[in-house]
Amino acid sequence: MTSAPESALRQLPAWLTRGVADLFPAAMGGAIDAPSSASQHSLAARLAEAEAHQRPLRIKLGIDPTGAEIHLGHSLLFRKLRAFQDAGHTAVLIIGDFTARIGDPTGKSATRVQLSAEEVEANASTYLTQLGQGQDPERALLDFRTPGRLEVRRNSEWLAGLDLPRVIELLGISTVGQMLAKDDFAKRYGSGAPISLHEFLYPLLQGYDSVQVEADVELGGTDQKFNVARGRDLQRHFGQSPQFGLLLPILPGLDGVQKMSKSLGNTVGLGEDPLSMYSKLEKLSDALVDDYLTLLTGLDLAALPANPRERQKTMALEITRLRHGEQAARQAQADAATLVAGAGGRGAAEAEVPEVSLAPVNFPAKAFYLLSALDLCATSSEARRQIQGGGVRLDGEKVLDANREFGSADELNGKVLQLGKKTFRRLVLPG
RNA sequence: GGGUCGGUGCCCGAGUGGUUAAUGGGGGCGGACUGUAAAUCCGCUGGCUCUGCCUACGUUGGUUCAAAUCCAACCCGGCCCA
Repeated sequence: MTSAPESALRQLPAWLTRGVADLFPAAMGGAIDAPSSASQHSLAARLAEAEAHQRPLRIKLGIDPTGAEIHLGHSLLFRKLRAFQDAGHTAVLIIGDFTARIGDPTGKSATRVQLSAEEVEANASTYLTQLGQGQDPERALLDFRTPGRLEVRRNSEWLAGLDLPRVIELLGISTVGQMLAKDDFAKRYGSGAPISLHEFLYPLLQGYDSVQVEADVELGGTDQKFNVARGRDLQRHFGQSPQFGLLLPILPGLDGVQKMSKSLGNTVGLGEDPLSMYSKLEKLSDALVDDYLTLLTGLDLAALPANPRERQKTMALEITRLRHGEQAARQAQADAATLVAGAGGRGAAEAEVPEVSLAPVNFPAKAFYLLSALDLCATSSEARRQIQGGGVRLDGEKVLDANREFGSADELNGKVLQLGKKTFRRLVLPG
């Protein structure tokens, strides 16, 4: 006798189950002889039915454009969505341009600030760019090209015009008790932190998205279980066959403790250059390496070297490769090795270090001013501290005098400025 | 709406008229060490092309030689009551 979830997973293809944290509702194992009801309860059955009727499933993934860019923590969801696309299903990407302005209370200990429509729109367009429009289709996170494989919808399309009777209908589907059972709300309520009423609306609106796009499956992080379940409630209320929830783990950030999130500064952004992407990943905590491999690559873990350092490098290389291509990833790995090996960054002279123009610097320039003018340090005070703490090098030589003066750009042209262990910039003349 | 308690630097949290950029912890950054990291130890942690000058303790105004500390109004939040 195996448990229901296990038998459910067994009938599903490996591309679908890899890295999945939760699938609900769990299948009813024995119901296969009654397909129409089985497809209500078993994703395997619904997949089979879809194949039999040549009707692709509609896989919903909602993303709120609240941040400036997509990072690896988002990309595992897109990888799964892409896997569905590649299996012939339809990805329904919902840009939460309306919900972004409410702010998902999930995981928040405080009410989120509301964004303006302009900010949201700018973020959304960055997201779409990063997901692969206009990029090498081989490396794009989503398939934008094959007809029928992608729908991009904005939820303002149906949410902006909701009338009050409909809003009240939605509110009637859930109870205060249900809402307060949700972890984030429970914590906040328990600790006396404020909860705004509009936050209760968020899970309902997300669920209403599922109704609007008639989702068969909703992808999300494990923290989305409540919201995805609300989608099921709403779909049932509106006479639809409820979606399945396919939940993936929350990717821990580089700090190894908290979830990957821009505001915690523990992210690897998809927009990052190969060297910085590789060098961040290369030093990921050993305990997380296998999670990253499972969630962010397609590699077979059993076939990888057991040595933890080798695994780290393999993981960093593969993730960088998926984003930037084979050659750039190899180069990044080589450069990272050179920079570290070259005692205090002396190797930087040969490595491919990102260049930065000296254009923003007014000469004569003191060392601390140089760092802040080039945006390596946020403030000139911080730049002074970094220098005084011994964290700044120029072509491998420690710079210890914050007031050291450089007369002209020519004096610095071609040299490598290093901040800490991992930030390198080759200085070049403007133009 | 009424009562009450409270709003301090990235976060938590001391401080209740005067050597103050404001104790402490967390986090972050830098350094040493190591297989990168973690752990550990050390340093830094408001801003400014900085031997000095600015701006800071919810907001605004007031008292005072002097305010994060006293007063007033306002804004925001918790709790209790309605």
